[in-house]
Amino acid sequence: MKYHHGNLKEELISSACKICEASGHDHMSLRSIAKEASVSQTAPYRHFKTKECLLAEVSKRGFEELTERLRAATNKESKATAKDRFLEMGLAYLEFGLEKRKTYDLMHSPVIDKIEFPELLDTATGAFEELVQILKELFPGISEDSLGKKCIKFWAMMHGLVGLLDMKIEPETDTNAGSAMSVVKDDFRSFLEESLEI
Amino acid sequence: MKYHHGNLKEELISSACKICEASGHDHMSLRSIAKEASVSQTAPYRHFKTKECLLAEVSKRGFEELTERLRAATNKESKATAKDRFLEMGLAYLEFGLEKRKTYDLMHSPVIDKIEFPELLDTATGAFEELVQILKELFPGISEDSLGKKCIKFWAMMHGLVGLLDMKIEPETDTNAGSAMSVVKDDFRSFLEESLEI
DNA sequence: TAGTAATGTTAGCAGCGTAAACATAGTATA
DNA sequence: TATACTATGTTTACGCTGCTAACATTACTA
Repeated sequence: MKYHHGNLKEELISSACKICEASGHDHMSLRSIAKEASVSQTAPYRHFKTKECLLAEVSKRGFEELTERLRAATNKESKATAKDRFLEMGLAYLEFGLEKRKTYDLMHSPVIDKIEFPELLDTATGAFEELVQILKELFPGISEDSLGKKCIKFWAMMHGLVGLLDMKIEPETDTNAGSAMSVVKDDFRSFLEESLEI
Repeated sequence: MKYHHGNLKEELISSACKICEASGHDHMSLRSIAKEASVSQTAPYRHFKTKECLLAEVSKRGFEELTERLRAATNKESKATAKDRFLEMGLAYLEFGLEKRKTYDLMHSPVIDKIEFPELLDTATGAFEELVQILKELFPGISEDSLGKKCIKFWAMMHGLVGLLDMKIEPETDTNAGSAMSVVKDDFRSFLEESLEI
């Protein structure tokens, strides 16, 4: 057992990622992360000024993975149409949100003030940029203003959907909105497609 | 100073609401709430089984206020058109989310598992029902299925917008998406209107 | 009026984030 | 190569947290 670990910072981050996705960010303690990495409770302080800094790193990894997934979905090499690739992107976003739900929560949690972590903000913006690009393709010649609005509209919708679909609110009304939710879940592609046109 | 308070439960909830909106739900301790109500640290346990139960109550109050605001905005007594009342509702939602931001966060935070608090889920669903009703008016004769999808779409968009507008992510891209965000903020009404048609 | 339930307080537990002091190992310089 | 310095680990300790148990006081009810 070496005194100096060698790559503790990275290991702490990946331990944190693991614990976050397993238990959620509010059940994750610095101590448990240190334990997971087989290191003393205060060792993380040699690499992260505060717990929030470590969480910010976990969040950043999340945005990086999200960006990658979105990029892969809209890959230009693919011979699919721009519209199809847009739909794939929506699907990829939704899948990420539902699959890595706890990490997704951390990424959007107010416990990490993005203003204090400009690098994190950049990474998050990078994911958004994927949407901008595909919509630009989808609506060639669109004005910057309209493009911006469209981007925000779809981003908001996808973000909102992740929250709703995971039953943070699962409305069951007399109008069957609840079961409509399942329809969306099962057939998100056609749902998104409609949104493009309606 | 009476030993028995008389209305401690209510006072604890309103103290909690106050502290929540002032500091955010992850900076709010049972002890500080008890102090605010001038009562011993463990007194809350006579009225709430756990801290989460108290937070659920705060969340519920939030959904009640939201529902009220939405109902007021879409008030049928008003002589405005259904479309105008729909737009007013969107505005009211956004205003609530930005005005009571910290409470809004609690309401959507995963720290409160809505499955464990069916009453809270009902209250949340009540707010959603306001949207269902106005969209029903706006699209008379619409199929239940389409109605459900429309509801989810707009609810998701509004929920997503609150998150985005409050700079949890404030994208600044080369396409001016960032400044488009301000446009939306300043002119949400026309933004929503466009969403109805496009 | 006596007994019991409801509602308050006090004391104390383990877990938390964090700071300070100390120990060890790797690195640069003489 | 010897010595200083820096980086990175550990130990200890502090105040705060949610929560439980034991006890005190008041209100209700038979």
